[in-house]
Amino acid sequence: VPELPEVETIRLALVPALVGRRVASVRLLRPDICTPAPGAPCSPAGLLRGQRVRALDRRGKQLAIIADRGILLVHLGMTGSLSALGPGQAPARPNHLHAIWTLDDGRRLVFRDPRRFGGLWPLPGPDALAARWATLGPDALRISGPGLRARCGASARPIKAALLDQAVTAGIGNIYADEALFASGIHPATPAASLGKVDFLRLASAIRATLRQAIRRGGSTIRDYVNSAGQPGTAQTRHAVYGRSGKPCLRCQRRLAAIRLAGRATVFCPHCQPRRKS
DNA sequence: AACACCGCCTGAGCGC
DNA sequence: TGCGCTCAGGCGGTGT
Repeated sequence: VPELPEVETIRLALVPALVGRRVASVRLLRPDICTPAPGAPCSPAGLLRGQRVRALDRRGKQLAIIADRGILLVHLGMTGSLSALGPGQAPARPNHLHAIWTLDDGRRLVFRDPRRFGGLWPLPGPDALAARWATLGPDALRISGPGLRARCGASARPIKAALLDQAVTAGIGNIYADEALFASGIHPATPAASLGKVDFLRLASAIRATLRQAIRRGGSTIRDYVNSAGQPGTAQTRHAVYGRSGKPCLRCQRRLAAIRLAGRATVFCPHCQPRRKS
């Protein structure tokens, strides 16, 4: 469930704990969650041991821990979390811990992921990171109407499928796709190519506003997402459609409908997001 | 080439 | 109370 707002919330919280610190030691408890790259294997060195953290960067849902001589790319997948623990502080949940970094100030960074859809990708440096991120579309926090249109405006796919495609724009998952489509009054099954310039402007602006607002609320806690300090977010209390199938639309009070689209549960308001011709 | 679909994986929630 | 089933979905791989 961590989408862009949850990953950005984690990034913002980890910056003060990690940047400037040196990684004293690393334990990789489940080697299979780590995917080695040439020049940066899943060795302690590849996992940043002995290196000083310089910055935390993000593109879409991917988080990059940038150190002196290497970069560690982190995907949280469905259930991943990354938490900073004080010296001697025990993790809130001790199971499914896959990697633990001990920093030079005694604090620890813990990667936990019950379902293991997430993982770690050690990279040798900025060029390798740029190459990976070149496969992603623009970050959804900064997507523009023309930018979105350029990347999917000729496609026959349902607009929701396009929004979930990280090569179109990076960072949107099932929750915020439904929320942004509701906010812009667009039926999720609308073929992307049948949307006009103005629709794309409205949609891109709804995406940015929806994501920004969720970041302000610390992200959405749906199942077990917590930020890096172990705190849940509150954005889920503001969802207009996600998880509200059959409940009244917050705008028109009619029943919200549920369909399956691109293999995902999809909730929308048939009245506020009418299907259009052509 | 573009797009649909499967399978990975665990825990929550449900019906009986 | 407990069991077994379904569902949740990001993403890489495979099929059409």
